[in-house]
Amino acid sequence: MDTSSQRALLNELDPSALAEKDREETKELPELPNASIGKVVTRFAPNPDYVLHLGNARPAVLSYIYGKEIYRGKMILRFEDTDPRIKRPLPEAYIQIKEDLRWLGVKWDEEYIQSLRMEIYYDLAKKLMEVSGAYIDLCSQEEFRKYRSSRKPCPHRERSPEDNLELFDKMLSGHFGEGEAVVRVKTDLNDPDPSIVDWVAFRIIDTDRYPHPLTGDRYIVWPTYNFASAVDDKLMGVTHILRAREHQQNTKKQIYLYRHLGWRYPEVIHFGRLKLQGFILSKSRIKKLTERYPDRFSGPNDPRFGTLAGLRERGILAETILEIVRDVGIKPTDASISWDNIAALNRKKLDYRSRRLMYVEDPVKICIEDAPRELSSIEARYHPDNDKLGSRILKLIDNDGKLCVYVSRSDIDRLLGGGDSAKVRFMELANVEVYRSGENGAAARYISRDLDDAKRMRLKIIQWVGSNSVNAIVKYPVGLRFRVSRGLIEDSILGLNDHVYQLVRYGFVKVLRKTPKGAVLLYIHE
RNA sequence: GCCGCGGUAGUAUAGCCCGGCCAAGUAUGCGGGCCUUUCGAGCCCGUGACCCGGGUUCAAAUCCCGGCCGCGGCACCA
Repeated sequence: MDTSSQRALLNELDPSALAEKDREETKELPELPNASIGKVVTRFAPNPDYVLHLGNARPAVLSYIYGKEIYRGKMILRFEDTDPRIKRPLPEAYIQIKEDLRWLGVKWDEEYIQSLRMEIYYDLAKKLMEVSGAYIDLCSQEEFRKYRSSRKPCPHRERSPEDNLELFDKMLSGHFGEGEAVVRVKTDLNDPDPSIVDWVAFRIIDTDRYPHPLTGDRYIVWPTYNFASAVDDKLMGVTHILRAREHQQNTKKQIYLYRHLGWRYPEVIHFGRLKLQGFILSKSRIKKLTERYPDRFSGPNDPRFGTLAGLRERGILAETILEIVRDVGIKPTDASISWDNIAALNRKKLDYRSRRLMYVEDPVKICIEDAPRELSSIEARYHPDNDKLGSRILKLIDNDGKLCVYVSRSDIDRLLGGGDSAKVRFMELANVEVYRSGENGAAARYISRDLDDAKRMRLKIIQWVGSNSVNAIVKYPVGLRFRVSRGLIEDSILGLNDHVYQLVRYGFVKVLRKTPKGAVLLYIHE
């Protein structure tokens, strides 16, 4: 039986079964497992080795939304800085990360720095050895790998707790050098994933050579990510861990640790990566570029980078980023957001609060014959719908009694095309007929003022500037370069203090710099 | 190579756990219309997708098997 005949039959038997169901309007994030209001604790645990990028916003924002907004519990910020050697923490990053989070609107209740909690980790390491959950391994890396690949225990594995504790004290007191001893957590030697087997919980780092920015050379035995993170999640009462998929194996490792200590592992959600098409998110690539070309990039906050600071410089609102993260949700698949999409969301938020200004790229002067004198100065609102944004006076150029304006060369070219004349409306000013005049030039004849006339004639409407205009440069990011557009903009931009404007028929821009003679602007998006 | 996760329109996402309300919803993009101070916004209409092949079933996007593709991990990094 096909679907339609089934429906027909069902309609006879039980018509109510076919009734329409209401669909939900807004997209909501799914519920968390084992979660109840007021009882959820989430955390965001960045490594302060660099600034945050859009991808990091996913765990940060989701942890905040779930922890605070949805379940009204607690959110913890924890700096995971236990590797002074390879992922060396950057002192500025501790501050910058908090700034980025505040900008996003992410609020946290508690804040921790792991490098300041070393004694806690040492105590737990001892406790773990006491219950035979860990041992000191004196093998070289190659030796250990051999035992692991043949699924055999390394000779140090069955040492007594007392001997392990003694060796651990030796580690702490500096008896061993880098690579000579590690603490390993016991796991199933036959775990199908060999990378999990007896993973390293502590290793020695020579902090004379690699001092930690916060604790200098005070500690030489450092917990690995899996140890410190796992222990802290328990100690800080974290109930739900929201993190990226690259941590899936880590979760398996950490569960072994929890088992040894008789702890219950928190609920975990692994989601995919969040990329932004056309933007560099990689910390290492950004680092390399800014170090190599210090005069081409303003730093990690350059608007051409996908860092949170860069997107902020580019004119992307925090609300837009929140919306994207919320929309992308907690699926385990990677998400690659297009710039069009981010721009569309951002534009909607910017639209109502942005003043409109006219900007004329590559200006051509056009004088209007027979223009009535009252056109020499007109008033125009800054926004078609939002009257709160006020209005300004636009003045025409008086050229020996003739009133003239500047319009974009490309508009004139497009308008005239192959012909000699065409009708057009200069926005807010008048309807005119433009015709070729002189070499490469154009002039216009006045037709009427009324917008309704323009509509009747189905005229195109183009922007223009008059005598009260100043120079403008618009920098337009294209990949890692800037395209530069030069032209004239209304001089009211100099007196206003807005950060963002919509240039009519051009796009949204952000003010970078103003001088008495003009402005430098950054193109945000259409 | 080994271990793990996933594949819904151009992009992102809902539905998959608990098969039938799904001839698949939403956002953005694209096409058209209305409105308008704009090639912006708003409103309306339209366009466009269940990776492939088998199986189970009256019925599969949903369950099972195989293939293909993508991603992650395989660190004394986080």
